[in-house]
This record gives sequence, C-alpha cells and structure tokens, in this order.
Amino acid sequence: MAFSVSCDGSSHDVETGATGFDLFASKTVVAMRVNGELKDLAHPILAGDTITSVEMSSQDGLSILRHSTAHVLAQAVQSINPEAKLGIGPPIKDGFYYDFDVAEAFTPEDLKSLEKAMERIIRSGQRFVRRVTNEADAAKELAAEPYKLELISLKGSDLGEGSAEVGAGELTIYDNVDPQSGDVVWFDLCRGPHLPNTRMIGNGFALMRTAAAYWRGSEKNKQLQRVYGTAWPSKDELRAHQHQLEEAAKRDHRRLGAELDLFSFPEEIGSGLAVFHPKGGIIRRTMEDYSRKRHEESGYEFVYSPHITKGGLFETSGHLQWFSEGMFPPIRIDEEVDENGVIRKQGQDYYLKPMNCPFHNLIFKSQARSYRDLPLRLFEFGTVYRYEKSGVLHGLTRARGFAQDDAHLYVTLQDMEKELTDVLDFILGLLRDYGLDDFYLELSTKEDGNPKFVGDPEIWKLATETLERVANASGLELVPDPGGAAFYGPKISVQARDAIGRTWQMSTVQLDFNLPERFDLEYTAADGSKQRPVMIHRALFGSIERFFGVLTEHYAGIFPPWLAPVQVVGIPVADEFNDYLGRVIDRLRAVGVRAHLDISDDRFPKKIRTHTKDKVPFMLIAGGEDRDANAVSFRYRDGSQDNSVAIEDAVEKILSAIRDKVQV
RNA sequence: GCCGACUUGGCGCAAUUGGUAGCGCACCGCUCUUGUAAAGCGGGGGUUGUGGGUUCGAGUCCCAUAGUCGGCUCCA
Repeated sequence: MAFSVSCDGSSHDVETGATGFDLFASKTVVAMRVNGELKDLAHPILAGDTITSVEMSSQDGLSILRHSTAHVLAQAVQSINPEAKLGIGPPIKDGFYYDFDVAEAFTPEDLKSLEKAMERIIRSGQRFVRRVTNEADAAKELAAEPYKLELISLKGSDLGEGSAEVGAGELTIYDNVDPQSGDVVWFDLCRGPHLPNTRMIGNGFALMRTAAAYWRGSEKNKQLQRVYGTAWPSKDELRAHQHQLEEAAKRDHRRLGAELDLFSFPEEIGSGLAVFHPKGGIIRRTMEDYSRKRHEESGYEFVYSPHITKGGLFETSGHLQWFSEGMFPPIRIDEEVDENGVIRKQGQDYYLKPMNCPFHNLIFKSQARSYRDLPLRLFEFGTVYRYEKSGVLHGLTRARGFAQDDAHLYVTLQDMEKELTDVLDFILGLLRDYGLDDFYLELSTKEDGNPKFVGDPEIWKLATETLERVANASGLELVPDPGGAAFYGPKISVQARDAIGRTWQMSTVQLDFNLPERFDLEYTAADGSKQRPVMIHRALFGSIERFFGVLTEHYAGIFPPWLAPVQVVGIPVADEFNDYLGRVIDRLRAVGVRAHLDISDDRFPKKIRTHTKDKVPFMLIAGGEDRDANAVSFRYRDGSQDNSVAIEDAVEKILSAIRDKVQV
C-alpha cells in the first residue's frame, strides 16, 4: 500500500515500510528530520510525515558525522585496549571527543595507531543500527561500563540538553554491525542519530590531541583521558581546517609578542607576570593615552590607589570572605614575638589588591557628598594581583598581575539608567576606535539558591531589569548568561568578534547595590535626607594586558599606524641618498611621527625584508628618481607600492593615517 | 590545583643504543654595496631551566622543583 509524505517541500508517494533510504538516493544525505526530529535514514516513514533531508555538510550533518566518528574512535580504543572504560563522546565545534578511563594516558604514538585502527573500521563499512532497550536490559549489557551505568541511572535528571548518550525519550543502543557476517562487533549507549555506516566517514578525520578531563565536568570526580578529534566531509575540508588552525597559531599574541619584541614573561619574576619591552611599551602607552583623553572628555576624574592594603578593607568589601582563594596570601608585618614564641605585639596582614573598588569607595567617603556631586566618576589604571591557578595562565589574556582601566560611578537611583546607557554608548564608541566593531552583549544574572550571591533579591531584580532594558536599547544582540553575575550584582559584558571571527569578552558594566551598603556610602539629597548611591563598576579593556593581547591577535601584529611602535622607516636605495631621505624622516619626527632612517650596512632588499617582517606600516624609499622629483616612494606591508609621491603629500598621507586611526 | 607533554647560546632547531654540545637567524668586525623579502668573509656567545641521584662517563636514565604548552576545573 502506498501513501504520501512531504519530503523537502514536495509530496512523495512511498510504500508501506519505506525508510529514508527509499526517499534519498544522494550519498550526501546522512540523516533526516521527521516532523522536526532528527532520525536515522533507517527510521520507518509513516503516512503524513513531513521530512527534510540532512546533508552531510549541514550543521546537523556535521554533528552526526563527528558523533559517528567518535563512536569509531571508542571502538578502536577498546579493540586495542579492552580494559578501557567508556565515558562520553559528543560532537563539538569542528570535531568531537571521547573520554576513556584507562590506566595509562594516551601517547602520540597511541593516537597514530588509533587512527590506523579507525581507518580499518571505517573501510569495513559497519552499519550503525539503532536498538530500543530499557534500563534493566541496558544495565545488564553495559555491566562492564560503570560510567554508562551512571548515565542510565541519571537518565532524565540533571544531564542537560546536550547529552549524546541518553535523552528524555527511549533508551537506545547503537550496534555496529559487520556487513559481511551480520555480527554485532561493538555497541554503545547512544541516543543517535548516526550515519548509515562507517564508510561514510571517509578520510576527512584526524585525532588532534589528548588531555585529561574530569568525569561529568566536576573537579571532585575522577579524571578520564580525553581524545580530541576533528572530522569533515572530505580530506580537502580537513586540510582547510588544519590550515586555518595554523593561521590562528600565527597570530597568537604570545608568539607575536616575542617575534615583535613587545613583551615577555621572565621566569625570574614569576608565572603570569609580564614585562613590556620598549616597542610593546609604545603600543600600551598609546592605548592608555587615548583612553585617558576620552575619559577626561567624558567627565571622569582620575585617582590613584596603592597596590596593598590592610586586610580589613577587603573584609568590609567581602572579598576576603568570598574570594580569598583568588588572592595572594597576606604579608604579615609589625608582629613581635618574644623568646618563648608568644606574640608580644599583634601584627597586621596586608594584601595585594585584587580589585580597586574598595579604594574608590574610601575616596567617595573622604568627604560629605551631595546629590550635586553625582554622578561621581572615579577612574584609575589600577594594577591588581590575583592568584590565578597555575593551570589557567595564558599569556597576557590570563595573568596574575594586570592593570584594569577601572572606573566606579556613583549615581542616584534616578540617574542610574541614564548613566548606564551613556556608559555602554561610551564603551562601544571607544572599542570601535581601537578597531573592534562587531559586538554582542551578554547579560550575566544570579542563580537562584546559590549562596555565592549576596544581597536582597528585590534589589537584584531591579538591577537585572534595569541592565536588561539598557542592553536592549543598545540594539545589539543580547545573550543571557545565567549564574554569571558578580557576587554583588548583575553585569552586562560586551563580547567582540575579532578579525578571524573569534569572540572575546571585553568590557563589563556591573551594577552594585551591595558595596555602597557595606561601605555605608551616602549623599545628601535635595530634601536634606541621607540617601545611598548606586555604584556602577565598569572596565573597557577589562585588563590593559588582556586587551593588548586581543588587539595583537585581532591585527595579527599588523597594527594600524597610530598604534605601531615604529610608524615609518626610511630606506635609501644607496648611501648616496641618506641625507636626502634623512631630511624627510627628520621632518616627520619633528611633527611627532615615530620614524627612523635605516643607514645600516645591509643591502637594500635586506632592509625591505627586515622592516616588512617587523610589520612597519610605512616604508619610505628614496633613490635617484625620487630625489630628482623631490619625492619619496611608499612600500606597504603587503608589498604594494606607491611610487614618486611628492614630499608634502607623503607627509600629509602619513599624518592623516595616524590621526584618523585607519589601517594601511 | 589536576592529567599529559615539553624545557639545549637572544630566537628557531640538531646531537645513533648514555661516550666529553652543532646549525640557521640575530649580534660584533671587515670588505662590498643604485631600486623593492636574505651580499661575502671572519668572530664572540651555551656545560644543555634548577637541585639531587644512578654511572668509569648524562643533554640523553631516575627523583624533586620551577617554567612553558595542550586540556579539565576556575575566572570577583
């Protein structure tokens, strides 16, 4: 008996018992959506179903490919080491991983032999066959897999949406069936769907690296060995992905920082503590100078505070209670102990500051404040120290000592929303000046029931709603981040996409009703009553170091002229033109351009090479032809040229590029 | 902090099974040098992250420690 179904938008007649295989002849269709749900092609089709094909190259298709590849990896691991216990193996961005409980960590050689074993499995064309089971039967079959048993027992509880093993519906197992013998050669608890067979994985996969990972993501659990892999519909796409990774590695700020002589992390100083070299110093100072100028224009007042303080200050703020493990341990001073070890004089504990806000609060409190003083905007490039765990340090983007471009705004409740709107506007404008222009916002809110968050729930609600209104008014995309708030209040963070599409958390704006309370901050209102101000914490760069790192990667070290450590290098074609070109360079230096003349013994092409590698934005060249025309020639970093430009025009061209902060 | 890998002159790398450290770039000197990514010659520089140990002998093996890298966890 035939009936009709809707397939990819048109009507099809199929026989009873038909499956996706009868609908899709194309080898690139790997699965299908039946009435919106992802299904294997082997899923039987019923009358009235609405079906759409899932191509291998689609998002869904890639996930299925990667998940199936993960299964093949797990089978390969167990074929080599039958003792390996299975964790989970989901698809992720660009690939997949699978966790194993094994006695010995995987070595690079292991990965090679695993790839070989995977190739054999893939070539053998095993079919993925779905089988519905129940908890009791599955528990019997998987008796040797303790982690799978745990998943079964957790079914439907706190596994979350992303789980690839068990879903809300039926419990299913996927058998890998050998096409020749029809035997089940391997199986795994899995909700699917999968490719029809392993052969469709093809040769566009690779194992990338191994790492340890806590079972179910908790530090309290055992660490399993994770193997990361990547999988693509074709070898060419795999190659393209690998090439992309190499390109990203080339713009790694840690590498560029050494290559371009910008900064370093001397081992003698300590982990996560950077020094900036002269060239990095120029970039950093230029960034800071411009930021300072813009802040001045926008009504911020500049303050300074010390790097250390007595512990009491952080008890008042609450940091010592909630985040002491993130702070460097105290320096105990002035304690006197007698010969018997008895304390004669009580000492004092001093701490390196992990934040600037308590200091600014003390400045607020240094005098009686009036509503006329508000909004009071206190700004500081404040250097803070945080005891980040050794394993999380990462160049400039995650350091133990860094400077925040930190400001605290004290406003009345009535002005709060307007001030927040202005701040967000100010931030986005400034980030654009630094060359970032693709943003979205994240709203970090408290998590109900988590004791980490302090303060009155009503106030949290007011703060969160206000931030949400301001964020929405910006017109930018707003992504929720539940549980991501600071302990004292919710925040908006600005996420920026860089030149190769990676996103970075940049600025944060936090609303705080808690610290004004703890510090007993108040001002006199127009009616003479004492009122509590609202506090807004905000940082644009987050940390100067981190922003420096992000910009380095965004520009791949090819900084726009206004930030470039060396803006112009004069390269004479021969010594004879040193004086002529030197006069042009002197003229640029006289108007503040960072320019110098290369009169080294190197030959002309060598100099071009040297300064191209140094990523100098303007190379000015002069030889006989230029001198005769009273001109110079430009060479840019990409190799393009602009010959015989009149000196006047050349100077103006350079000055305007710097002034307008454009890229060249 | 946890798991794994790595650590050789400023940088990038090399040194068969343990036998007394090499190369390129950079640096210094000399010679030569007119047109768009590396002129030639010569020279200095490391005891192999640090501290122990095994051995007749260790860059190569073992232990500890520091740092780096990849992940996990974390990120006020």
